[in-house]
Amino acid sequence: MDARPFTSTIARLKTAGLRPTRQRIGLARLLFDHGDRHVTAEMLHDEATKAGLRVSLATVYNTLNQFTGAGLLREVVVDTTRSYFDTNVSGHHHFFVEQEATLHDIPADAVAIERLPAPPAGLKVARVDVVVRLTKN
Amino acid sequence: MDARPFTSTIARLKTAGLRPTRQRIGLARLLFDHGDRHVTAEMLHDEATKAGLRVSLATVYNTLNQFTGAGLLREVVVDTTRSYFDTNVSGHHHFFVEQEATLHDIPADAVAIERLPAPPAGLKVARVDVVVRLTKN
DNA sequence: GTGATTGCAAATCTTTTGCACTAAA
DNA sequence: TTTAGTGCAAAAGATTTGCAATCAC
Repeated sequence: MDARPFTSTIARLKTAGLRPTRQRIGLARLLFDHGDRHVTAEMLHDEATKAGLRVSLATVYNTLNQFTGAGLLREVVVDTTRSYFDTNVSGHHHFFVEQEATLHDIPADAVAIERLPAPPAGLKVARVDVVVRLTKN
Repeated sequence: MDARPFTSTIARLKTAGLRPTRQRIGLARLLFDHGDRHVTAEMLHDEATKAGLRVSLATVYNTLNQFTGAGLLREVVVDTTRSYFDTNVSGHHHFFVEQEATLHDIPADAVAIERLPAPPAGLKVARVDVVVRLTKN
């Protein structure tokens, strides 16, 4: 684990057109060096603080939005009260555990969507999101 | 259209355990007497005001939540910035047009979801939501 | 009457923004 | 240097809540 060398994070940011600042590098490492993750701004900010990275919550918000704009993250809409960001940007779906407010990936090939109706004229499908809401029983 | 008689709205509220006040009756008629609808609190409040129903925005929020709790409405999560409520409470899916922030129903039988993975132990599927995000092209 | 409901204003929560300061190139 | 990025505090939106007044039963 933590196989991605420091310089690779910098390269990734540069490629995305983002200046590799201390804060962005630190956040990128937290996000991308530990497998697929789902974070909220608050969660990432707490984690950064605990890891000794000094970064303001505003910068965390800005950074998450910039990373999303650059295609490094994907926003997952499952909860009206909070935004989740997913480090897995390839097509896939989610389990959402309501009581815990936690997200878990469902691989794209684990779900097949058949007979999706064609979109109305003038509109094209940008993305199909499947959210399987789970509750404890 | 507008086939549902006034008393039926009252009966529906009573059945749901909600006292049929002027505000709830008025909002229920706006919601349920005109086919399947998708509304936000702000939209419903504007509509009520235009229809001459005097009701505060806070009461619209409270009423939407109460109706949802009573199973008269379903909340649709498609947008982090706003809550949408759907008068169609049977299983079905949605098109979401990003530029317009509008929702359109997809009948349940128009989509088939195959090979959905089993939920982790101790959890059960409460609901499967499919959101087809559309963009103008 | 009595308890539920409403309206208002204030509070809360998440997210964004303006601007002076700091850091990357 | 020059320009982009950061932090802070304030602002902005959506939604909820406390409480006195009002309404349904």
